[in-house]
Parts: sequence; structure tokens; C-alpha cells
Amino acid sequence: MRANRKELLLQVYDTLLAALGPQNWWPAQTPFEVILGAILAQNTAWSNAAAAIANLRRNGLLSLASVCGINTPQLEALIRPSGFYRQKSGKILAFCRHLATKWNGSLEEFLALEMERLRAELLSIRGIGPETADSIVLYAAFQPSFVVDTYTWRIFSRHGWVEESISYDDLREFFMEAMDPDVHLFQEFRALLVRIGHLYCRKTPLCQQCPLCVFMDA
DNA sequence: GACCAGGCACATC
DNA sequence: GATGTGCATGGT
Repeated sequence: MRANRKELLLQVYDTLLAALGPQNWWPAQTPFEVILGAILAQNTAWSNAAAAIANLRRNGLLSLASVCGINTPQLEALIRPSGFYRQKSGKILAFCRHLATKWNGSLEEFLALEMERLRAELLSIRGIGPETADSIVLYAAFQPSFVVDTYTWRIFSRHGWVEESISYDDLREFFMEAMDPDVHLFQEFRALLVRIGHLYCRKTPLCQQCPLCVFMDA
């Protein structure tokens, strides 16, 4: 069963990679920038999160120390394009405070934690849920935690590969039990799923024209 | 003008 | 444990 699952996953991955090419995620220059992006992109089009990041960059606010020194209204104004800006400013400041108090401001040491401990501590911070935590683990800490998102769920349930009612953690396990813990593979796979979902997998049940529908269900 | 986007916390049953 | 709701901007 697990061997079949591994075959399926690798076939999906190969199909997407062949059709779309490498995505080279995450579009950020530092781990801290990845973390800001992960929070700002919550339930938001990436272009909007990118506009907020650009505002922060213009104001020299892409470092932990600089964000710690800012006040809430200033931060809210800068990240406004990303939407949910009141919530997100609180989340960003909560993360920075956590790092300052528990890790003496050392993001490097924090991200070097053993993977499941890092994930658990991230989840304990207000505003960081499972997807954001896994994104940080995978793209900022470079540790192999598979990131599940709405596209992953949509694509895999619509093709009948998982139950529609599957939980986040179970869907994450679905990938991690079957695949080797390969950071680059996990990074590309997740990016490819978002890309194909963005291109084809909207409201309709199955598009029947994207590479996955054509090659996997042929 | 409706719908959607790289979620999460909280209330309620 | 499952389901519903508020949060908010910007593109299609």
C-alpha cells in the first residue's frame, strides 16, 4: 500500500515537474523574510503579500531587530496591502517577541531545533497554524516537513487519492510516510502543487485538461 | 459586484 | 470533533 502510494506521489511529482518546470521556491532572500512572507501570505494572493514585503524592504524592516523596534500602527500601515493587516501585525510582533524572550533574538538557534520540536514550538505561537509552521520549517529552517495547503487537499481529494474529510495532519502524514525526507523534493513538490492549483484547480470538480487530469486519470 | 487568494483563532453545538 | 464566523486587501 505504501509502495503504491510512493509510486503515485512520485508520478504526480514527475508529471508536474515535466509540465511546469522547477518553481524554485521560496522567493525570499533570508529565513526571516520567509517567515514574514509565510504570515503575510495567509489566505491571501501572493502578489498582495509581496506588496507588503516590498513596503517593509523599502523601510529597512526585514530584520528581526528592526521589526522589534516598530510600533503597531506603523507596521499595520506597511503591511496593509496583504489584507487582515490588524491580525497579521499582531502575529508578526508575537513571533518577534517570542524569539526575543525565549531565544535571545537568535533565529539561527531556534531554526536549528530538531524538526518536530521546532514545529511544535512554532505552533505554540499565536497566529502560526500548521501550514505556516510547516512552511517555516521547510523554507526557512530547510528541514523536511511537508507543507499541506488548500490546493494539496483539493487536488488529492478530487482525484480520489485521499478522503475529502482528511485532516491537515493526516494529509501531511500521507506524504511524509511514503516519501524520503528530502528538503528539495518537498520544497518543489509543494510549489508545483500550488502552481498547478493556481492555474487549473479552482471551483470546478476536476478540470480534465491540466497535466494531472490528462496523464494521471487517462 | 461576486468570487477568490500559498489560514488562523475562537465560539458554539 | 465538526462546523460556522470574522478578519481585509487587491486582482479577475
